[in-house]
Amino acid sequence: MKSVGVDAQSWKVFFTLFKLAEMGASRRTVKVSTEYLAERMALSQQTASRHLIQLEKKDWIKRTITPEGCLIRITESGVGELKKLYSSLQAVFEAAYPLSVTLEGVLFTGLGEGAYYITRDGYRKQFIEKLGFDPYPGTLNLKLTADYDVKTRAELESYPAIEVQGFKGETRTFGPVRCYPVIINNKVKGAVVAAIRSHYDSSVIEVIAPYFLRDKLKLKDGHKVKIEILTLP
Amino acid sequence: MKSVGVDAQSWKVFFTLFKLAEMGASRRTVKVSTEYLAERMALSQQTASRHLIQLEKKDWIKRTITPEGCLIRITESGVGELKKLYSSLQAVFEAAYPLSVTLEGVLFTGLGEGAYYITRDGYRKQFIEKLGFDPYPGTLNLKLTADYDVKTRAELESYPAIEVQGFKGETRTFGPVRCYPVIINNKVKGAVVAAIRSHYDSSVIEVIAPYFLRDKLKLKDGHKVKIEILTLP
DNA sequence: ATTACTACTCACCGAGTAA
DNA sequence: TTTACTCGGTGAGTAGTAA
Repeated sequence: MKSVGVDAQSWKVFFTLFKLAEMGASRRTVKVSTEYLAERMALSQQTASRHLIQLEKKDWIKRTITPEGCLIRITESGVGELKKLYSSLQAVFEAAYPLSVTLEGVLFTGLGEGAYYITRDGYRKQFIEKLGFDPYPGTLNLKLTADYDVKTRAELESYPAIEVQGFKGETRTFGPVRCYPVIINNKVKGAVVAAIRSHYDSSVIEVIAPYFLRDKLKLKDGHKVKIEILTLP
Repeated sequence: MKSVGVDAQSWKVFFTLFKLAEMGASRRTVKVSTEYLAERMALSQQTASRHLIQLEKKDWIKRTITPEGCLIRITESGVGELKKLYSSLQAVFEAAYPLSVTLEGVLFTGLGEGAYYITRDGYRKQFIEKLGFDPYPGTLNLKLTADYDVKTRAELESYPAIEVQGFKGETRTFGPVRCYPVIINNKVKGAVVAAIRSHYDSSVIEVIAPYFLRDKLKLKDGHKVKIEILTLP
């Protein structure tokens, strides 16, 4: 998920940076006394002063002290920080779909059918091309138990997905598959694969990844697995 | 100046609200454990929990606690708060002009010409109509001393202004005037009036207001006066 | 008038832990 | 597992004041 690069400690001075931007300091040099800034932000003059010092240390503003106040201009990197916040908000308000949704399911052992399907060359080539990885020959089956997770799984159908096309094999045809890039347990990148006509019901999801996830993440049947599904830009 | 309704004290929990929005909580109910939120924000689980409690108290989120975590949905007022921040940033990045600029000048007594001009009916009617107030028959003359202020005054020429049209009097013609709504000393609304061909040089500005400002703000010659010029939407 | 240092206070954060 | 309490330490904000 795209994220603002401000850490927990910087929130306060970041807010000051934002206030300076409101005063136009991102496009021009503005004259602001610490007293005036303090009044604007409902802070003490001393705190305003300290914030300016910290902003300068972070190289988010350029400051020139004059007898009548400070001449302040937000630097490029300062503007960059504000832009990060802006584009995150833009995504929140303007995007057609959420940037990501999270699901949780319980690991179980399937019938091994998943491995058969994803190793078909007609699929595999498309996985490599469209997902950017060669999947380990096997799927991680997750059972969705909570209402919330099943409902979220259902919503997924209406989000855009990476479409893997069906193809004709020697003896039968293989249907199209929808894929969603995911992050498994906040660590490993992979994808949820959902056959348009799944052999499981909608309370099950199948996850693929370039690794044998049971080893990589030390997973066993019955473990809870959290996946973050990244919807597409 | 347009401003975000979040003060410095609420900024921290507000930032948590923003993070929840990034997770999609502004458009749908999301399941988030305090542990997970804490990890996402580089905070402790306890702090995340407290922030959620505070957000709920402010009625910015609706929260349902379940054994597997919290079901969280940002309320309308919560979304409203985020939107305020969003539109402020939009103004910062997308607007052609700064929302406001501030100037500082030293009060001096002029020749009284200002009063003569602004009391001409041809001007006065337009002030009432376009500025929304009937100006006190006199102007406040401010001398701009610092380089910064003179430079800012010059930039003003290129910003959009309220145009007061010239007219023909009985014996002479009166030229067009550009007006900028201002806030004087952070308290009183008024306007800067600038004749297209001013009788003063560009290091002087003339301010009008519905009141006798020298009384209203207890001003005397030599006092510094701060004005915030609001550029137009 | 400014900015910003030194104390001091207090609120916030996080560890431990209960439910 | 969860959430969220108490409590103690720390860092952020303010007052006083120097430069």
